[in-house]
Amino acid sequence: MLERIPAYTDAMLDETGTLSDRVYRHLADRLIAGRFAPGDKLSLRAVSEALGLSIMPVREAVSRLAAEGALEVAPKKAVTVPLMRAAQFRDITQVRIEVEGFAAALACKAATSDSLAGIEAREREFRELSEQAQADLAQAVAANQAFHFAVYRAAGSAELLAIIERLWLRVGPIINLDLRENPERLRLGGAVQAHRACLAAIRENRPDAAREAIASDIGGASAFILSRQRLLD
Amino acid sequence: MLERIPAYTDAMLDETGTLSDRVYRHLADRLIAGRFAPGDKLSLRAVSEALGLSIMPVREAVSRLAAEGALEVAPKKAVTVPLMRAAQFRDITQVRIEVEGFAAALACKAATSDSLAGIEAREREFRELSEQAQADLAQAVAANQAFHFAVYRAAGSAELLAIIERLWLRVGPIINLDLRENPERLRLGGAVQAHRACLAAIRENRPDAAREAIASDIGGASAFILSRQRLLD
DNA sequence: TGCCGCAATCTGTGATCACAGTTAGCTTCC
DNA sequence: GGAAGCTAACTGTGATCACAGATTGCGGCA
Repeated sequence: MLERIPAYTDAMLDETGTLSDRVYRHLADRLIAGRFAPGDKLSLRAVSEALGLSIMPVREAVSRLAAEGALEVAPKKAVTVPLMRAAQFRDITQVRIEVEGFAAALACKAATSDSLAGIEAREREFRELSEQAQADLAQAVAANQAFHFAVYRAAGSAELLAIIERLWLRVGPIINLDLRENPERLRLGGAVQAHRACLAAIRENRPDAAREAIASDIGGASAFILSRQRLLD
Repeated sequence: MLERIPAYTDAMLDETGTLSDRVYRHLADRLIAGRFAPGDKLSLRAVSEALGLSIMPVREAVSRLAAEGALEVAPKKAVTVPLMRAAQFRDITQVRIEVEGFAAALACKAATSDSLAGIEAREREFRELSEQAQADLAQAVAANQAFHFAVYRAAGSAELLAIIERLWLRVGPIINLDLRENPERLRLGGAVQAHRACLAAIRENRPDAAREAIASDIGGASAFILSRQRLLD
């Protein structure tokens, strides 16, 4: 049974590409934004009905997401959002620190004035959101994502960006689950500080500092999530 | 029209998992091993007929490979093995150096006596093959791949391994095309030397040296390929 | 009242058909 | 002899149907 039907009831905004592509982007966006929780079950038929299509495009989209590890599909069983073990989360965190840190370092050299302005704007938005007394968590998650991807896009490497998107597809559900249950963490300001340091490093063209700032951002959030013991093992 | 039908005529060895999974592994293995050249066209129907199945499992497999960038599928046009521009190849090379270098560094700390023995065996096999007067190129490519993945597997990170496999899926066709047309490069021994240095670094637990060795191996091969100007742009 | 087992309903998988857009080869005309 | 245009065969896309295994909840038994 589809446990989160409401997530599907809104229409797909995107209207370009094949139906499969649209369903893929629809589901991928929701995964990255943390609209699904680990363990959630989907059904091809339920999704296709909610979207007003046959199950074919949904099958292809789910198949792609499964290939990327963003969904799990066991033969004859319901498609699920993967649960993650603590060891796996530590593994993915170490990879994120290396890869996203590298992207931040690249961004120092490759950033244009345009992309720098974009990074600055995203930094400000996230900072202002987390300074609010009653912060909108969903908005904060989106703003955090926007800042990180502004940096990674500034690195100018399509390959790197694709790898990072795949990583976020996997951690999206966990990060969001954490933030939803621990809103106070936003107010501690670890992320704000790391973002500020990253921005400064890019401005001043100090690749090692940028790498370090992203590493501390990712490491801090991961340590917090692991300390909460909500993961398996 | 299927241009390389012979590639499909042999049966699929693997008999576990769904048909889609088997077709996926079948095609992925062939891509990594360089059995396809950039620009090759496939047809869902031709592949499915050669494999004795309906087109459904092939569709899903191709769809997954397309999601990983290993195949390109434009609506209503034949599926193709992607052509790569020089800029794109440079980009992917820089990412490979960072990611595969990181894996080699990790392997220093994580290698067990078993995995080290495996790496040594693969190093020897590749060295002996490239010392032969009339080396079998296909075998040399396979041996090179075996050495690299022995190292990466020793790093003990499933996440990293998945990312690297995806990268090889993309560069497989290009690397092999290069080696097929320039057999003399094998005899120059750049790869053999890099492999030896990498093995020594892992033995002596020197992560930076291991990273450096892999970087020089990848960088050397890429520089050679780029100098040959067989890529677009 | 609690547990076991069966049956209805769910799941993804695979095959087949219809369709529209693309490609390529052949014919025809210059 | 060569080029332009048309047609026939090919392409992936999407829908629908059949099937076998998994799940779940209801009913009966202890």
